[in-house]
Amino acid sequence: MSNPDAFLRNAPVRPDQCGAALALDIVSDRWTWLILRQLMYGVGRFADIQDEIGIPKSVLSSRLGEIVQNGLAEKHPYRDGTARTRHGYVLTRKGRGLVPVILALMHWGDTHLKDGQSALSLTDRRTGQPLRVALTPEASALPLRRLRYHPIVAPDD
Amino acid sequence: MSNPDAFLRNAPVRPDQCGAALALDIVSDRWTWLILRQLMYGVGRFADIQDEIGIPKSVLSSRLGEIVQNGLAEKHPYRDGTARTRHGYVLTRKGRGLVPVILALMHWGDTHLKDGQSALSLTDRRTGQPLRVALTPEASALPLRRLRYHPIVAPDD
DNA sequence: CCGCCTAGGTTTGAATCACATACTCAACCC
DNA sequence: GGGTTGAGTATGTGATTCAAACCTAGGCGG
Repeated sequence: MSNPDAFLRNAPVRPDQCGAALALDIVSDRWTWLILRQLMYGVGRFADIQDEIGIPKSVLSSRLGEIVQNGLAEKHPYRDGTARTRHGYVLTRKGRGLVPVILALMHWGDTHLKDGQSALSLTDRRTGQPLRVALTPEASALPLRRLRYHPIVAPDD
Repeated sequence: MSNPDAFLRNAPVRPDQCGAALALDIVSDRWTWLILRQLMYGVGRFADIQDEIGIPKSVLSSRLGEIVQNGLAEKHPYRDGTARTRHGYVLTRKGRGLVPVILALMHWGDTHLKDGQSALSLTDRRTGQPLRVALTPEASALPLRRLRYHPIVAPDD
Protein backbone atom coordinates (compact mmCIF):
# COMPACT_ATOMS: atom_id res chain seq x y z
CA MET A 1 0.00 0.00 0.00
CA SER A 2 2.56 2.57 1.08
CA ASN A 3 6.25 2.70 0.33
CA PRO A 4 8.04 1.71 3.52
CA ASP A 5 11.13 3.85 2.96
CA ALA A 6 9.79 7.30 2.23
CA PHE A 7 6.68 9.33 2.49
CA LEU A 8 4.76 10.44 -0.53
CA ARG A 9 4.29 14.16 -0.57
CA ASN A 10 0.87 14.10 -2.25
CA ALA A 11 -1.99 11.69 -2.60
CA PRO A 12 -2.48 10.34 -6.13
CA VAL A 13 -5.95 11.90 -6.16
CA ARG A 14 -6.64 15.37 -4.84
CA PRO A 15 -9.33 15.46 -2.16
CA ASP A 16 -11.67 17.59 -4.24
CA GLN A 17 -11.69 14.90 -6.94
CA CYS A 18 -11.89 11.98 -4.56
CA GLY A 19 -15.22 10.31 -3.99
CA ALA A 20 -14.26 9.49 -0.43
CA ALA A 21 -13.50 13.09 0.43
CA LEU A 22 -16.73 14.26 -1.21
CA ALA A 23 -18.66 11.60 0.66
CA LEU A 24 -17.18 12.82 3.92
CA ASP A 25 -18.68 16.24 3.34
CA ILE A 26 -22.09 14.57 3.59
CA VAL A 27 -21.61 11.71 6.00
CA SER A 28 -18.83 12.67 8.32
CA ASP A 29 -20.50 12.56 11.66
CA ARG A 30 -20.68 9.75 14.18
CA TRP A 31 -24.40 10.29 14.79
CA THR A 32 -25.14 10.32 11.08
CA TRP A 33 -23.50 6.92 10.68
CA LEU A 34 -25.35 5.50 13.66
CA ILE A 35 -28.63 6.80 12.26
CA LEU A 36 -27.86 5.26 8.88
CA ARG A 37 -27.10 1.99 10.62
CA GLN A 38 -30.57 2.07 12.16
CA LEU A 39 -32.17 2.90 8.84
CA MET A 40 -30.24 0.08 7.19
CA TYR A 41 -31.94 -2.29 9.61
CA GLY A 42 -35.32 -0.74 8.94
CA VAL A 43 -35.51 1.12 12.24
CA GLY A 44 -37.05 4.34 10.94
CA ARG A 45 -39.10 5.93 13.69
CA PHE A 46 -37.75 8.98 15.39
CA ALA A 47 -38.19 7.73 18.91
CA ASP A 48 -36.85 4.25 18.16
CA ILE A 49 -33.69 5.62 16.64
CA GLN A 50 -33.28 7.95 19.57
CA ASP A 51 -33.80 5.25 22.19
CA GLU A 52 -31.40 2.77 20.70
CA ILE A 53 -28.40 4.96 19.96
CA GLY A 54 -28.92 7.55 22.70
CA ILE A 55 -28.78 10.65 20.53
CA PRO A 56 -30.22 13.92 21.83
CA LYS A 57 -33.50 14.78 20.15
CA SER A 58 -32.33 18.10 18.83
CA VAL A 59 -29.31 16.50 17.19
CA LEU A 60 -31.40 13.67 15.77
CA SER A 61 -33.78 16.17 14.30
CA SER A 62 -31.06 18.13 12.60
CA ARG A 63 -29.18 15.04 11.39
CA LEU A 64 -32.33 13.52 9.92
CA GLY A 65 -32.92 16.82 8.18
CA GLU A 66 -29.47 16.64 6.60
CA ILE A 67 -29.92 12.99 5.67
CA VAL A 68 -33.16 13.76 3.87
CA GLN A 69 -31.69 16.90 2.35
CA ASN A 70 -28.84 14.88 0.92
CA GLY A 71 -31.20 12.33 -0.57
CA LEU A 72 -30.09 9.42 1.60
CA ALA A 73 -33.52 8.81 3.12
CA GLU A 74 -37.13 9.87 2.70
CA LYS A 75 -40.00 10.38 5.04
CA HIS A 76 -42.62 7.67 4.64
CA PRO A 77 -46.00 7.54 6.31
CA TYR A 78 -46.92 4.53 8.38
CA ARG A 79 -49.91 3.46 10.42
CA ASP A 80 -49.35 1.49 13.58
CA GLY A 81 -52.52 -0.50 14.24
CA THR A 82 -55.31 1.92 15.03
CA ALA A 83 -53.11 4.89 15.73
CA ARG A 84 -52.95 7.89 13.50
CA THR A 85 -50.70 8.19 10.49
CA ARG A 86 -47.15 9.06 11.33
CA HIS A 87 -43.90 9.41 9.47
CA GLY A 88 -40.67 7.55 9.60
CA TYR A 89 -37.50 7.45 7.56
CA VAL A 90 -36.56 4.99 4.84
CA LEU A 91 -33.30 4.79 2.94
CA THR A 92 -33.33 5.75 -0.70
CA ARG A 93 -31.29 3.87 -3.27
CA LYS A 94 -28.52 6.39 -2.74
CA GLY A 95 -28.68 5.77 0.99
CA ARG A 96 -28.74 2.00 0.56
CA GLY A 97 -25.53 2.42 -1.39
CA LEU A 98 -23.84 3.18 1.93
CA VAL A 99 -24.74 -0.21 3.37
CA PRO A 100 -21.51 -1.83 2.14
CA VAL A 101 -19.55 0.93 3.83
CA ILE A 102 -21.31 0.27 7.11
CA LEU A 103 -20.79 -3.47 6.74
CA ALA A 104 -17.11 -2.98 5.97
CA LEU A 105 -16.80 -0.84 9.06
CA MET A 106 -18.65 -3.45 11.08
CA HIS A 107 -16.29 -6.13 9.87
CA TRP A 108 -13.31 -4.02 10.88
CA GLY A 109 -14.77 -3.31 14.29
CA ASP A 110 -15.59 -6.96 14.83
CA THR A 111 -12.09 -8.10 14.01
CA HIS A 112 -10.06 -5.33 15.62
CA LEU A 113 -12.22 -4.04 18.45
CA LYS A 114 -13.95 -7.17 19.63
CA ASP A 115 -12.81 -10.76 19.97
CA GLY A 116 -13.07 -11.21 16.24
CA GLN A 117 -16.59 -12.50 16.11
CA SER A 118 -19.39 -10.69 14.45
CA ALA A 119 -22.84 -10.46 15.96
CA LEU A 120 -24.37 -10.60 12.51
CA SER A 121 -23.91 -13.19 9.81
CA LEU A 122 -24.25 -12.29 6.16
CA THR A 123 -25.38 -14.88 3.66
CA ASP A 124 -26.36 -15.06 0.04
CA ARG A 125 -30.13 -15.01 -0.18
CA ARG A 126 -29.93 -17.27 -3.20
CA THR A 127 -27.22 -19.78 -2.39
CA GLY A 128 -26.92 -19.49 1.38
CA GLN A 129 -23.16 -19.17 1.29
CA PRO A 130 -21.46 -16.70 3.65
CA LEU A 131 -20.80 -13.20 2.34
CA ARG A 132 -18.54 -10.33 3.28
CA VAL A 133 -17.76 -6.86 2.08
CA ALA A 134 -14.21 -7.10 0.86
CA LEU A 135 -11.76 -6.42 -1.90
CA THR A 136 -12.80 -8.64 -4.78
CA PRO A 137 -12.68 -8.94 -8.56
CA GLU A 138 -15.40 -6.79 -10.07
CA ALA A 139 -16.93 -9.89 -11.59
CA SER A 140 -17.46 -11.38 -8.13
CA ALA A 141 -19.30 -8.39 -6.69
CA LEU A 142 -22.87 -9.21 -5.70
CA PRO A 143 -25.79 -6.76 -5.66
CA LEU A 144 -27.16 -5.76 -2.28
CA ARG A 145 -30.44 -7.53 -2.92
CA ARG A 146 -28.60 -10.82 -2.63
CA LEU A 147 -27.79 -10.00 0.99
CA ARG A 148 -29.59 -11.65 3.90
CA TYR A 149 -28.42 -11.08 7.43
CA HIS A 150 -29.38 -12.63 10.71
CA PRO A 151 -28.10 -11.96 14.19
CA ILE A 152 -25.85 -14.62 15.63
CA VAL A 153 -26.94 -13.90 19.18
CA ALA A 154 -30.62 -13.05 19.50
CA PRO A 155 -31.28 -9.49 20.62
CA ASP A 156 -32.62 -9.36 24.15
CA ASP A 157 -35.82 -7.38 23.94
CA MET B 1 -32.85 -4.84 3.20
CA SER B 2 -35.74 -3.29 5.09
CA ASN B 3 -39.34 -4.35 5.16
CA PRO B 4 -41.22 -1.84 3.02
CA ASP B 5 -44.49 -2.01 4.98
CA ALA B 6 -43.51 -1.39 8.58
CA PHE B 7 -40.64 -0.16 10.65
CA LEU B 8 -38.64 -2.41 12.88
CA ARG B 9 -38.59 -1.18 16.43
CA ASN B 10 -35.06 -2.42 17.18
CA ALA B 11 -31.93 -3.24 15.26
CA PRO B 12 -31.04 -6.95 15.25
CA VAL B 13 -27.78 -6.11 16.98
CA ARG B 14 -27.55 -3.64 19.83
CA PRO B 15 -25.08 -0.83 19.21
CA ASP B 16 -22.84 -1.84 22.09
CA GLN B 17 -22.34 -5.26 20.49
CA CYS B 18 -21.98 -3.98 16.96
CA GLY B 19 -18.54 -3.64 15.45
CA ALA B 20 -19.67 -0.67 13.41
CA ALA B 21 -20.87 1.24 16.44
CA LEU B 22 -17.66 0.43 18.32
CA ALA B 23 -15.61 1.51 15.34
CA LEU B 24 -17.44 4.81 15.27
CA ASP B 25 -16.25 5.54 18.79
CA ILE B 26 -12.73 5.58 17.39
CA VAL B 27 -13.07 6.85 13.84
CA SER B 28 -16.09 9.05 13.78
CA ASP B 29 -14.69 12.31 12.66
CA ARG B 30 -14.41 13.80 9.19
CA TRP B 31 -10.85 14.93 9.75
CA THR B 32 -9.82 11.53 11.08
CA TRP B 33 -11.06 9.85 7.91
CA LEU B 34 -9.32 12.38 5.70
CA ILE B 35 -6.08 11.86 7.62
CA LEU B 36 -6.42 8.09 7.27
CA ARG B 37 -6.97 8.56 3.56
CA GLN B 38 -3.67 10.40 3.35
CA LEU B 39 -1.91 7.73 5.37
CA MET B 40 -3.40 5.05 3.16
CA TYR B 41 -1.66 6.70 0.23
CA GLY B 42 1.58 6.97 2.15
CA VAL B 43 1.34 10.70 2.78
CA GLY B 44 2.63 10.69 6.33
CA ARG B 45 4.28 14.03 7.03
CA PHE B 46 2.49 16.48 9.24
CA ALA B 47 2.78 19.42 6.90
CA ASP B 48 1.89 17.42 3.80
CA ILE B 49 -1.28 16.10 5.37
CA GLN B 50 -2.14 19.58 6.55
CA ASP B 51 -1.55 21.20 3.17
CA GLU B 52 -3.58 18.72 1.19
CA ILE B 53 -6.70 18.42 3.29
CA GLY B 54 -6.66 21.92 4.82
CA ILE B 55 -6.97 20.88 8.43
CA PRO B 56 -5.97 23.34 11.18
CA LYS B 57 -2.69 22.39 12.78
CA SER B 58 -4.09 22.12 16.26
CA VAL B 59 -6.78 19.72 15.10
CA LEU B 60 -4.32 17.68 13.07
CA SER B 61 -2.08 17.40 16.08
CA SER B 62 -4.86 16.15 18.30
CA ARG B 63 -6.32 13.78 15.68
CA LEU B 64 -2.93 12.25 14.98
CA GLY B 65 -2.55 11.75 18.70
CA GLU B 66 -5.83 9.85 18.82
CA ILE B 67 -4.94 7.83 15.74
CA VAL B 68 -1.65 6.74 17.30
CA GLN B 69 -3.32 6.19 20.67
CA ASN B 70 -5.83 3.88 19.05
CA GLY B 71 -3.12 1.90 17.32
CA LEU B 72 -4.08 2.87 13.77
CA ALA B 73 -0.74 4.45 12.94
CA GLU B 74 2.77 4.80 14.33
CA LYS B 75 5.40 7.48 14.22
CA HIS B 76 8.31 6.49 12.01
CA PRO B 77 11.55 8.39 11.56
CA TYR B 78 12.61 9.46 8.11
CA ARG B 79 15.54 11.36 6.65
CA ASP B 80 14.95 13.61 3.70
CA GLY B 81 18.27 14.00 1.87
CA THR B 82 20.71 15.83 4.08
CA ALA B 83 18.14 17.19 6.48
CA ARG B 84 17.83 16.05 10.03
CA THR B 85 15.80 13.06 11.12
CA ARG B 86 12.11 13.76 11.36
CA HIS B 87 9.01 11.76 12.08
CA GLY B 88 5.97 10.89 10.07
CA TYR B 89 3.03 8.61 10.45
CA VAL B 90 2.55 5.12 8.99
CA LEU B 91 -0.52 2.93 9.22
CA THR B 92 -0.32 -0.18 11.35
CA ARG B 93 -1.97 -3.42 10.32
CA LYS B 94 -5.01 -2.38 12.29
CA GLY B 95 -5.08 0.93 10.47
CA ARG B 96 -4.59 -0.71 7.09
CA GLY B 97 -7.68 -2.73 7.90
CA LEU B 98 -9.67 0.45 7.37
CA VAL B 99 -8.54 0.78 3.78
CA PRO B 100 -11.48 -1.25 2.44
CA VAL B 101 -13.84 1.04 4.31
CA ILE B 102 -12.27 4.08 2.70
CA LEU B 103 -12.36 2.43 -0.72
CA ALA B 104 -16.01 1.49 -0.26
CA LEU B 105 -16.78 5.07 0.67
CA MET B 106 -14.81 6.29 -2.32
CA HIS B 107 -16.78 4.02 -4.60
CA TRP B 108 -20.04 5.35 -3.19
CA GLY B 109 -18.92 8.95 -3.57
CA ASP B 110 -17.75 8.33 -7.12
CA THR B 111 -21.05 6.82 -8.18
CA HIS B 112 -23.47 9.05 -6.24
CA LEU B 113 -21.66 12.35 -5.84
CA LYS B 114 -19.69 12.59 -9.06
CA ASP B 115 -20.50 11.60 -12.61
CA GLY B 116 -19.93 7.98 -11.76
CA GLN B 117 -16.28 7.79 -12.67
CA SER B 118 -13.58 7.11 -10.19
CA ALA B 119 -10.30 8.97 -10.24
CA LEU B 120 -8.51 5.84 -9.09
CA SER B 121 -8.50 2.41 -10.62
CA LEU B 122 -7.98 -0.68 -8.51
CA THR B 123 -6.41 -3.77 -10.01
CA ASP B 124 -5.15 -7.12 -8.88
CA ARG B 125 -1.39 -6.91 -8.47
CA ARG B 126 -1.14 -10.51 -9.58
CA THR B 127 -3.63 -10.88 -12.42
CA GLY B 128 -4.24 -7.28 -13.45
CA GLN B 129 -7.99 -7.65 -13.39
CA PRO B 130 -10.11 -4.80 -12.01
CA LEU B 131 -11.03 -4.94 -8.34
CA ARG B 132 -13.66 -3.33 -6.13
CA VAL B 133 -14.69 -3.37 -2.52
CA ALA B 134 -18.11 -4.97 -2.58
CA LEU B 135 -20.40 -7.58 -1.19
CA THR B 136 -18.93 -10.90 -2.22
CA PRO B 137 -18.73 -14.55 -1.22
CA GLU B 138 -16.15 -15.00 1.52
CA ALA B 139 -14.22 -17.28 -0.76
CA SER B 140 -13.79 -14.49 -3.31
CA ALA B 141 -12.37 -11.96 -0.86
CA LEU B 142 -8.81 -10.93 -1.70
CA PRO B 143 -6.17 -9.78 0.78
CA LEU B 144 -5.14 -6.12 0.67
CA ARG B 145 -1.67 -6.96 -0.52
CA ARG B 146 -3.18 -7.97 -3.83
CA LEU B 147 -4.33 -4.40 -4.36
CA ARG B 148 -2.63 -2.04 -6.75
CA TYR B 149 -4.09 1.33 -7.51
CA HIS B 150 -3.23 3.98 -10.00
CA PRO B 151 -4.80 7.35 -10.67
CA ILE B 152 -6.88 7.56 -13.83
CA VAL B 153 -6.14 11.23 -14.28
CA ALA B 154 -2.61 12.21 -13.37
CA PRO B 155 -2.45 14.52 -10.36
CA ASP B 156 -1.40 18.03 -11.38
CA ASP B 157 1.62 18.83 -9.27
C1' DC C 1 29.37 29.46 17.80
C1' DC C 2 25.69 32.81 16.53
C1' DG C 3 21.67 33.54 14.27
C1' DC C 4 18.40 31.81 11.01
C1' DC C 5 15.47 28.30 8.81
C1' DT C 6 12.17 24.62 8.93
C1' DA C 7 9.10 20.77 10.33
C1' DG C 8 6.24 19.87 13.65
C1' DG C 9 3.93 21.12 16.75
C1' DT C 10 1.32 24.16 21.31
C1' DT C 11 -1.31 28.25 22.95
C1' DT C 12 -4.91 31.42 22.80
C1' DG C 13 -9.30 33.55 22.37
C1' DA C 14 -13.67 34.14 19.55
C1' DA C 15 -17.28 31.47 17.28
C1' DT C 16 -19.79 27.29 16.75
C1' DC C 17 -21.91 22.99 18.16
C1' DA C 18 -23.59 19.52 21.45
C1' DC C 19 -26.15 18.24 25.34
C1' DA C 20 -29.94 18.11 28.78
C1' DT C 21 -34.07 19.87 29.97
C1' DA C 22 -38.19 21.98 29.12
C1' DC C 23 -41.66 23.20 26.10
C1' DT C 24 -44.88 22.73 21.76
C1' DC C 25 -48.00 20.75 18.52
C1' DA C 26 -51.16 17.89 16.11
C1' DA C 27 -53.87 14.05 15.92
C1' DC C 28 -56.71 10.46 17.94
C1' DC C 29 -59.42 8.19 21.58
C1' DC C 30 -62.68 8.52 25.06
C1' DG D 1 -62.65 18.66 25.75
C1' DG D 2 -59.03 16.28 28.38
C1' DG D 3 -55.39 13.00 28.22
C1' DT D 4 -51.89 10.60 25.59
C1' DT D 5 -48.26 9.95 22.42
C1' DG D 6 -44.93 10.55 18.65
C1' DA D 7 -42.28 13.93 16.74
C1' DG D 8 -40.28 17.48 17.03
C1' DT D 9 -38.45 23.17 18.81
C1' DA D 10 -36.40 26.39 22.17
C1' DT D 11 -32.93 27.51 25.44
C1' DG D 12 -28.87 28.00 28.30
C1' DT D 13 -24.50 26.08 29.47
C1' DG D 14 -20.42 23.60 28.52
C1' DA D 15 -17.31 21.47 25.24
C1' DT D 16 -15.00 21.77 20.30
C1' DT D 17 -13.28 24.06 16.32
C1' DC D 18 -10.94 27.47 13.93
C1' DA D 19 -7.44 30.87 12.64
C1' DA D 20 -3.57 33.04 13.92
C1' DA D 21 0.27 33.63 16.71
C1' DC D 22 3.84 31.61 19.17
C1' DC D 23 7.42 27.91 20.43
C1' DT D 24 11.34 24.62 19.82
C1' DA D 25 14.88 21.27 18.47
C1' DG D 26 18.37 20.42 15.22
C1' DG D 27 21.20 21.53 11.37
C1' DC D 28 23.68 24.80 8.50
C1' DG D 29 26.10 28.94 6.64
C1' DG D 30 29.13 32.24 7.77
